[in-house]
Amino acid sequence: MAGSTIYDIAKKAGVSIATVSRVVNKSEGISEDTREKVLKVADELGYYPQAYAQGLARKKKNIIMVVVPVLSNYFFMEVLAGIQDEISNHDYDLNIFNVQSHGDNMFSQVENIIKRQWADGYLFISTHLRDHQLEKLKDYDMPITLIDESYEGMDSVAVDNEEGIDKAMNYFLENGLRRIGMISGLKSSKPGQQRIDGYCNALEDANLEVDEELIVTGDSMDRDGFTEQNGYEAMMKLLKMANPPEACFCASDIQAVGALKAMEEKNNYIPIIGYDDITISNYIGLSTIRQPMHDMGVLATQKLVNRMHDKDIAPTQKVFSPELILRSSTQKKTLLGETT
Amino acid sequence: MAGSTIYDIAKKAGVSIATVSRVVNKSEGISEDTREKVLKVADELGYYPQAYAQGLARKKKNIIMVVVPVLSNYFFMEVLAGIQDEISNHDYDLNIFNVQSHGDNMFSQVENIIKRQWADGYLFISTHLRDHQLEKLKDYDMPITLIDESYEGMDSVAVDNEEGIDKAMNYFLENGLRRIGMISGLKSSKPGQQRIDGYCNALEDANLEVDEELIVTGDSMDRDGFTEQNGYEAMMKLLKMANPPEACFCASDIQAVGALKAMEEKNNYIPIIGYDDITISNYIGLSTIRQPMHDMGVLATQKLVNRMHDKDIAPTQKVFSPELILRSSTQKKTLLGETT
DNA sequence: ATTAGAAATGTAAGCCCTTACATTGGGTTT
DNA sequence: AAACCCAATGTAAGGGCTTACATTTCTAAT
Repeated sequence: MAGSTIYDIAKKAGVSIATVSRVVNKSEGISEDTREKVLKVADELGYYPQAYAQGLARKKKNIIMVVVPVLSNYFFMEVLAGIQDEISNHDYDLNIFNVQSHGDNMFSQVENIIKRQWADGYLFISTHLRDHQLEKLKDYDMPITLIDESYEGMDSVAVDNEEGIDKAMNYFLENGLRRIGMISGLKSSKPGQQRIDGYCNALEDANLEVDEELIVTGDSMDRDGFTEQNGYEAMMKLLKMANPPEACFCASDIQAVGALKAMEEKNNYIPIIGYDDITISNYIGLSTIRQPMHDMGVLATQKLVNRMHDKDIAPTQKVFSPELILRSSTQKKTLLGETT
Repeated sequence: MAGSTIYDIAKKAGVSIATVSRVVNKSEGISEDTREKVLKVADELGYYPQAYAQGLARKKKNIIMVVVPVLSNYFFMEVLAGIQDEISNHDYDLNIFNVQSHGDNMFSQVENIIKRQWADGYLFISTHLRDHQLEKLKDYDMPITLIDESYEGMDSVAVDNEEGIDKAMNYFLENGLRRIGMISGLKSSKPGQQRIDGYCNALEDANLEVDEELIVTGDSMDRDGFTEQNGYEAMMKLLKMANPPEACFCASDIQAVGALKAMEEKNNYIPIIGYDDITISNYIGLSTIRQPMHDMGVLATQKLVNRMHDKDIAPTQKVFSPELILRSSTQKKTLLGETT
C-alpha cells in the first residue's frame, strides 16, 4: 500500500510526472479532466508526497520546530499549548525536537539541528544558551525565536524574573516577615542562578542580610531539581532547622507542591509562594508568581511566523511582567499579620 | 555561515564529494590525511549534512516519531518521559508530531504522516482510532507501536481499563458505599466511553442499579473534558444534587484535582478515587488507579525499536494491570466505614 | 482556412546526498 | 621488472520531488 511515487501515478494515469506534481500541489493550469484522472489514480495507489523529497526540492518545509531540553515539564507544556493554538492559524506543521540537556554538548546539538535544516523556523524554549552561543546562532540567518530568555538582536519572549521575585519577596516583607527561606533548583542552572540572585537582591534592597543557610534545594536533581520531590526534600530540610524560616519562596510551583506536602506531614505551615502559576496551582490554593506561559507561546509563534514571512524586520524582545497571585498558601494558618 | 553543501567542502578541500560524504559519515577506507583535511574545511564552513537530502538518499531517517492528538496532558507527558529515557539508549532522534484531534479528519492526518515517510518508526499515543482505521494502518507495513490502546495484529502497550475501574469501584463497594458517582470526560470519546462502561459493569456485577444522573461531566470541554476545570464543575453538580453520591470515581486525576477543590469550597467531602496516578497525585493525597505511564513509554519504545530492526517478529500486545493506590482522598473526614 | 495567443502538458535540470562500481597508484611478491 | 593486490579516491546514477522552459493542442479572431 505504501510507497508509491509520482512516477507510478504518472504511468498509471498516462501523464507526465510534472502533471501529477501539479495536480497534487493544486497548481493551476490543469484541465478538470486530467485533474480528476490523476486524483483518482493517486487515491487508488494511496499516494502522498514524501516529505523529504519535497523538502529537498522546494526550499520550504512548512515546518516549525520547537527545540526543548526537557519535555516533561509544566512550563513547557503550557507554553506549548499556546504555540499549538497559534500555529493552527497558520499553514505550518509543528515538530518538536528534544535535545539532551547539559552543557556545551547541548549547544552542538542545537547547532546541528539548524544546520540540518529541519524546519523553516525554530522556537527555542528554555535552552538557556550562553551569549557567545547565541551570537553564533544569529549568524545562521534562520528565523529563530527564543522563549524564556532574551537576547539583544534576536526575537525573544521572556518574563522579567527579577521583578517577579521582587513581588513575592516584597509581599512577605510588607507582611512583617523577615526570615525568608528559598527553595531553589539546581543552583548552577541559568534560571536557578537568576532566581537566587533575585532573592538576594530583594533582601539586600530591604537592608536584610542574606543567610545562605536558608537557600536550600532537595537532593533529587533530575530536571535540574524542578520537581515535586525536590521541593518536598527542601522543605523538610527547612523545617528541621533549629531556626526555621517564617516564610518561603519557591523557584517553581512544582517544587512548591512538594513543599506543601512536607508542611502537611510536619503539620507545620509557613506561608509560601511559588513561581509559574501552572494550572494546578489554582486548584490547590498555591500563591504564586504568574508567568503568562500560554501567551508567551502565542506571541513567540506570531513573531516567528512574521519573521519567516519577512526576514528584514528588526528583531524585538518582549519581556512580560509577572504577576503576584495570592491564594491560600499565603493565608490559612499562616500569616502572622493576620492571626492577630 | 549556514548552507554550505558537500560540493563546497569538496571543492575547497580538493577532493570529490564522495570522499567528503565518507569522511562525514565516518565510513572507513579514508586516509588519515584526507580525513583531517576534509574535517578542517567542513568545520570552517560549518557544514553538516542536510536532513532532507540525507533522508532521501538513504532509506533511513534515524527518526522515531511520536504522534499525539493533544500535547498538554499529563498522561502524555509521563509516557513521553519514558520514551525519552529509552530512546537515549538507541541511536535515534525523537520527533513529536501533533495532530489536531477530532474525528475522521484526524485519521487522514495520521495516514498522511505515514505516507509522507517522516520517520522510520512511529509511536501513536492515545489516538484512539477505529478498528477499520487501524486495519488500514497495518497495511502500510511501517513499524508502529500503539500506546494506550490495543489492537490484534499490531504492537501495542495499554492498560486494562475495566480492571482498573473495577478495583476502584470494588473498594467503594467493599466499604459499604452504594451510591457512587462518576465524573466522566467527554462521553463520546473512546476512553470516556470505556470508563463509563467499566463503571456501569462494576455496578451491575454488584447487582446495583446504575443511576444515570450520577454520571456527570463539567461544561468545559476542551481536551475532551479531561481538565481540572471540568472536574471542578462536575463535582459542583454532584454536590448540589438533592441526593448527592456518597463517593465518586473520576475518569482522570486531573479532573479529580478540580473535584477536590469543589469539595473544599463546599466543605463537603466524599471519598474520591482518580485515574492515572500522575506525579502530583502523590503530593496532594489523591487516591487513584495507577497506570504505569513511564514504563509504558519505555516498553513501547523497546517494542518499536525491535520491530524496526526486524520486520518479521510477531506483533504483541502488552496489557498492564493497573493498581489501586490509596491515599488520603479516600480517608480523611470521609469513609463511613471508618468514622464508626 | 490561417494564425496568434492562451491553455495544457511534457522535458529535463536541479535540490543534496549516498553508494555501487570504476579507476588510480602505490606496495608486494616473484 | 612484471604481475598482482589492496587501499584510497573518483565517477556517476539515483532517491522523489519541483519548476523553468519547451512543446503541443486548442480556441478564437481574421
